Amino acid sequence: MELTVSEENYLKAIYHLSEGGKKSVSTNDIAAEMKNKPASVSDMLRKLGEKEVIEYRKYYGLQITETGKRYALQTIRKHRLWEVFLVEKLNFAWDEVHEVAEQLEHIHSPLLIQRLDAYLNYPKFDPHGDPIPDEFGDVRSRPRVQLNEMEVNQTGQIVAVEDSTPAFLRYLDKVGAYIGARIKILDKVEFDGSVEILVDQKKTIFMSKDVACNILVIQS
Amino acid sequence: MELTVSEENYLKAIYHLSEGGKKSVSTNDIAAEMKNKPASVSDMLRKLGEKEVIEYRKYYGLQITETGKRYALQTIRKHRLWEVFLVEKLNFAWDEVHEVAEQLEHIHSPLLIQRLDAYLNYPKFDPHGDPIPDEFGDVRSRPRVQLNEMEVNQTGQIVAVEDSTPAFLRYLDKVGAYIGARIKILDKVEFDGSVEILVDQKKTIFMSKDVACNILVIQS
DNA sequence: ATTTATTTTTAGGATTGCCTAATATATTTT
DNA sequence: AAAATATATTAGGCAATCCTAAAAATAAAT
Repeated sequence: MELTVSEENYLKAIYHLSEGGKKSVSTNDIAAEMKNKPASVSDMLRKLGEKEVIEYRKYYGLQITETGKRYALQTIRKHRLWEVFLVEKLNFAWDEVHEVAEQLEHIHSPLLIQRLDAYLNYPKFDPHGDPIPDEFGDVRSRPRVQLNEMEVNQTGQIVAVEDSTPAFLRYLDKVGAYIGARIKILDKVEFDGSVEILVDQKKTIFMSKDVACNILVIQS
Repeated sequence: MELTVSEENYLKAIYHLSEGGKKSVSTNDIAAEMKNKPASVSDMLRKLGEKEVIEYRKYYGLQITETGKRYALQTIRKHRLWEVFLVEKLNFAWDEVHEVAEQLEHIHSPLLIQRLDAYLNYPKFDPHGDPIPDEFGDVRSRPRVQLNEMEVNQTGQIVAVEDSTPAFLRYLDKVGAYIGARIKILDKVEFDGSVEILVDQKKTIFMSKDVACNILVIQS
């Protein structure tokens, strides 16, 4: 079955919202994500339901099906492979690639993606550190490491914290070490294990080992 | 002004038909080229006329404008650059690239094309030997050479003949050396200047120097 | 529990791009 | 030049995808 560009985009949005940890995905959420109106979303949900890539009961909610996940992951795979191409081969900056990859991800050609994958040497992560699903839709997440285990000059993205007490989160917020931040280890003090890190290529912050070992990072 | 994918395709078809040496381009010609119905073409011609990429007088005919040419050449440029990419970087065979390039040519991103061009080392010809317009739409055609001037292992495409007497054309037809054929020089006899060539990667033919010097080839 | 507010869906409309069938124009034949 | 043929255009319809406005369902508040 062939999905239209629009259907692919909706399905991708639904997949991301589903994985985003939220219990259920609302029509309004999707509308916000897709930057169009809830009425249009209702239309599309009915269609996606008919195509059985989601299970949809109106006024109640929806769930992405296994088939739907496969389609979504296929699109995500293409998006991320193209991002790698743009950054590694065409020297795009990692924040310039999204819009173009949004277009490239809809090119239909299994052979193209297979060859592109090989050409890029089967990358497992895109320039943002997000994992690239394989051709069967399997995602092997990179193991998350504690920030204090990283070495000087290594880079990564903060993905979670091990201590989620309000006090700790407030502290992180204050220093600017939010979930999703891209970081680089600038210096590490052997004596007490404290580290100096660069956040989003702008802000430098210091933190003790006690703090660092509660921050989980995916390296890139 | 942004053209839709469909408009870009029509304009490309119109450009090709215009350049194809025909005095005027008919609605039916376009319909045949685009594989849809004349009625749809009329619709589109009106729209392209309003956008001033063609000059259109109904029941009379049409002419592509300078603006229209620029758009068409831009699309052709993208198509051919992607073909080079597919063949040179992703190891596509030269006859597998068309369908994918048809899709890729509609990606909108000046930066992407600029970078791709640089990455491919500013190629001047696509894998079929067709010239790639530069970013201003200028096409520099490769000089045509007589077949007998080519060396062993060089490849090219037959584009014209210098002797167009019926006898000569009948002969070419018989041996299978038609206009558009892709050829490769397999062997060259120094003594009499006769050559052995491979046509379309299938058929081997021999020809005397007298014949070869009347065949014009664009090298690739 | 009834009212109020929010969320979601339906109804109906616009645009793009295609179609078929009918009509209009141009060309060719006699 | 009139009739026959070929070509081109319009009229009206259909599907996709968006929209606004109105209606329906659900959730929240008193």
